[in-house]
Amino acid sequence: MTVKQLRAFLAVAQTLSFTQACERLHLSQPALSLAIKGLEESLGGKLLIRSTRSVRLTPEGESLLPLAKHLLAQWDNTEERLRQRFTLQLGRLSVAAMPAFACNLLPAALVKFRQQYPKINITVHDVINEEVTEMVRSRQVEMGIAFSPEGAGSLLFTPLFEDHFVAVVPPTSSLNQASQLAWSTLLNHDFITLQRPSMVRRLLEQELRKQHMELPVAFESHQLSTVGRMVADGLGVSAVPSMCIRQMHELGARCIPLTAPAISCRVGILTHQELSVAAHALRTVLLETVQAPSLSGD
Amino acid sequence: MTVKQLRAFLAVAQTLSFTQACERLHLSQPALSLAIKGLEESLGGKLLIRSTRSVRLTPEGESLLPLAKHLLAQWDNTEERLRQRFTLQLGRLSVAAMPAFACNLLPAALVKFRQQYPKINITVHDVINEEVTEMVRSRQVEMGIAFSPEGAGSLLFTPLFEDHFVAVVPPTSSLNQASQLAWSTLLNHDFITLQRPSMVRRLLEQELRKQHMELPVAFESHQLSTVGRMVADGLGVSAVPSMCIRQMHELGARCIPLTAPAISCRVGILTHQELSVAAHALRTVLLETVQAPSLSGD
DNA sequence: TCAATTTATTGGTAAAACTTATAAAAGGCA
DNA sequence: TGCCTTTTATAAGTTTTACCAATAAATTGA
Repeated sequence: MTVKQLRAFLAVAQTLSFTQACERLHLSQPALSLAIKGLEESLGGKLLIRSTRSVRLTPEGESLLPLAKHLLAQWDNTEERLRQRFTLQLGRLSVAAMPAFACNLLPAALVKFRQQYPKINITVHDVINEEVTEMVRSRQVEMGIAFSPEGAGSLLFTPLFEDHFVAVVPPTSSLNQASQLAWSTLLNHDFITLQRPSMVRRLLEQELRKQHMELPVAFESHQLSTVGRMVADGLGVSAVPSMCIRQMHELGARCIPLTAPAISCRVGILTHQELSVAAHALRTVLLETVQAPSLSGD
Repeated sequence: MTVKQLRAFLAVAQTLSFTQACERLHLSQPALSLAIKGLEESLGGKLLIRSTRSVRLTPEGESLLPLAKHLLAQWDNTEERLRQRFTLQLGRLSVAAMPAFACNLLPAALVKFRQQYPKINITVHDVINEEVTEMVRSRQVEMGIAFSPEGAGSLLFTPLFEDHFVAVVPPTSSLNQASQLAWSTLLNHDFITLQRPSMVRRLLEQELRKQHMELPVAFESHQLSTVGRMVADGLGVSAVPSMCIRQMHELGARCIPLTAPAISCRVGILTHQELSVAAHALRTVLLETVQAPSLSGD
């Protein structure tokens, strides 16, 4: 039994005429006769009683009719859904992103993606850096955005941009006047930082230890926005990746480039090797969005 | 997308190896490669990532896998069920029969049928003659057993046998001694008959009226068995089709051939022109069973 | 770098599916 | 009843497809 044969049967059963069914199937009449004959032979009995004047269904044909309808509907549906996935007319995509990226650069990229592919459903998991890697690895999400991992294993890391830390200072602070700051200056003030196991925190401590410096931690929080607000309110200073600058400004804090040393880290896309068409498209959009000059870390 | 292609995909997806899938499909490796390629082209994207060392599914392939499984399972199931219907390994059949036949000759035929085709489910509708015709006409049942209808319309009537009426008399009656009876003799006694609209009743009245005779009705009942028992208990006499002889005997009444006139009627099978394989088989069994000498009306 | 394994490609052949042309059958109508 | 029309079946020929054998290409592991 083939799909063609079943379609032929359905057309004849519904029109009760070979000639009409021919038109519907875009098939010559002999070809249709052969198709029905073949189907009947493959099933082992007559499905249609045909004379030169009338076509009717046998009881067996009658019982096949609803089954055939159902089967072909499902068949077409499956085919169509796959096609839509490939043409990005339909789909679902799960992404994990570290908070700094998720709430600063990701929204703009998603807007652009949504404009191009409005029918693709996206779930964003806003989780800490380590968990991003883990969610990609375990295939809970198809794509992650995180800092460059040391051992990526079988995962693929596509760099998006090189980010560097900037100082976050209260608008009332005297530091506010400088066009750039040295770490040694910044660390003279009470420091507000993210709690462990934040990657931003670990990166900072790791890099500063190399320079024999240490964070004078006064306050800790899990949320970047809390850190920003605390700085804005004069509780102390902080340092964040440059992609958070806009968020810090909005919270009322000021950001100033940090030097000596310039601590930077690569942010990029984590995926498995095989990518769905939708994920591939999002990756393209992310690359375009992030590499546009207006958004690259400044 | 064809069934072959989908089967090819399923085999490769499950074995994750073209070579192994080839064996399962009894197909050469190039043919399988072509099949997968064709499927991918028809759907518009890659389903499998294949290198010389490994085969894995793309996310789209992953999403097709369960759909393909389901679709092919349903496909095979439909195909198999139809085949079983044609080979009488499975099926359902509804039959209507008039009571006189249903409770006398039909059971033996069904026993024989069941022995040959134990998996065919049969529903018997034990209804009055008129309703048999109606149930066949409206396709509530596929086959009916009834008296020969006057205007069969588009229905097909296959004669089974010619039945004739026999007298039913109490075992205590003097009539009991005769080897045969004339209607005129029988009608001298209180008559017990089926209620209208029984066909047996109507046939009797119709035929007797032609001979200017009339039924001296003393008792009426809807059930043949009640009529038999009433006769057996000496309430009166009756006349029934010969196929009921055994039943009458079992109820304690005696049956004696009736002559002058010999009233007879044809009993046969009513169907539409198209017959299911199962109905055809039952018809064959009925013809064999009824025409066997031991059961033909005697 | 080589050997081994696995998929892709190529070329040729056999099968199948399709179309045109023709035949056969059955209802409608005179 | 017999012809005409309509409709399905069959036949013949052609194109297309599907398949296999042989070979190439690629990748991994030693």
